[in-house]
Amino acid sequence: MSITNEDTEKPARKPRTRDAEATKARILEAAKKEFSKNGLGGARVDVIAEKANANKRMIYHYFESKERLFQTVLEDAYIDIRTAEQKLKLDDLEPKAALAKLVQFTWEYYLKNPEFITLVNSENLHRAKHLKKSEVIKVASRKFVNMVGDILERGASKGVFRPGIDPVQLNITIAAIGYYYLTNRFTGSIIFERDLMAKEAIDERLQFNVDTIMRLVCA
Amino acid sequence: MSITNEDTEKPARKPRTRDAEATKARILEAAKKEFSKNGLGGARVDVIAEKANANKRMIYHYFESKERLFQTVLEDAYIDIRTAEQKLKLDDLEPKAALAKLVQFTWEYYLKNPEFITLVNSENLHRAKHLKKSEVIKVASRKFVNMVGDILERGASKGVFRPGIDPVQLNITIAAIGYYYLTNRFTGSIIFERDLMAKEAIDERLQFNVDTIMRLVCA
DNA sequence: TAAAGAAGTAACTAGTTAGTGCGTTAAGTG
DNA sequence: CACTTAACGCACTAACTAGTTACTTCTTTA
Repeated sequence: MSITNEDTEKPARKPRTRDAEATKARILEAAKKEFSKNGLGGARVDVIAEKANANKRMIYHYFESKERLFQTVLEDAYIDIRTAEQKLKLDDLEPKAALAKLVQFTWEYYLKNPEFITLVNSENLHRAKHLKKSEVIKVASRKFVNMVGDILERGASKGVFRPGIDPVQLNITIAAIGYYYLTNRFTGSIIFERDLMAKEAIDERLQFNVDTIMRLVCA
Repeated sequence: MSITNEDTEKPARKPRTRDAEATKARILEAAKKEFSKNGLGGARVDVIAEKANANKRMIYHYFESKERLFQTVLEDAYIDIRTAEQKLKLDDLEPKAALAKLVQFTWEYYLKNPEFITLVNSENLHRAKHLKKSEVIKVASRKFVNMVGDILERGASKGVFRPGIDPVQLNITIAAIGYYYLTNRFTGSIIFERDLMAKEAIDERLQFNVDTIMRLVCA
């Protein structure tokens, strides 16, 4: 009998090839889920460690504290959506088509990434104290607002959009009509006595939202 | 020397006239603040007791558990806004004026009662498990949706509104454009590099929202 | 005024929770 | 193959937290 365990017995033993990047990534993914499910205050570090199939000690080794881990998760989430928006290449489209595409993208991004919404909610509960520290996000956001501003200007000079629309107000509105529907889907389904997450309901809402934005901007 | 303490010494001693209703009310008020500030998970029962100037035991005496206390706070919040909406007497107004007034009311209610938004967010984080149990809220909400439905019908038959607008979609949109702006005011102020809570910004947003809804419904 | 019930309090418990100290083991380097 | 570095893991702690036990004090009413 050798000292090292035989293959068949003790299935819990894992030789675990060492990979810092992979472990970090697993922790971040698990943290995103746990934070979005329970908020910063409600999330449990032990649960994150378990979900990530990592030791809790590793979390503190790589991320220093629960709050710093949250900050990293949040930054990653913002960078992800801003990157995806840039990839839309809205500048290549006609103004109306560009805006419609943006509304649709925003809606579908929220649908596919429900953690994003909950993370942002949690961050606002804490008065954006973590986001304040992040410079990368400010730069990425500036680009995004300018992009929508350009679309509005192009549309206005072509005569298809009303002139003088504030890109910030428009951006907020585009986000709002999707975000609110989804973040409040649980209370909403009760208040309105309708399953807001049924396939048809979701499709209907997207159509309604595109329509809302078009009526808002068109001349 | 009498056994009971003299007036001037021992200032911490409070005879505290007994008043169950007043104590309950103080606990509810303190709980609303604490829950809205920190969420259900982040709120501390000891803090609520202290803020309410009550003993923690009283919380469990009157409200059974932290969760039941949260449920009561949430119910009260919903009943408050639904009651206020009914008092608007929108049926007495012209359709356009009625809708504009509703948009304005919703905005101002959220502004004056920031706890409402945070409580609803917290409840959605918990998948509306507390709201599900409340029958009063369902009844009050039904009334509200019907009210908006009536306004839309009156407007359509007068020819000022487009026909066929879904009152639920409209309700959600009216709430969304105010709610999102305010719940995300902290991250929003960073992302958009603008103080979203400045007096002018708030006035501007209300105008934008009234405009958005008018363009959406008008024929 | 005595008895009963309700309001109120302090101190405690049992279970969690973020964060650490310290030892172990794998992998890269000379 | 030694040796060093970094990944990894166990077991602990100090502080906290929802909920409770057992008690005192006030108020009402028969």
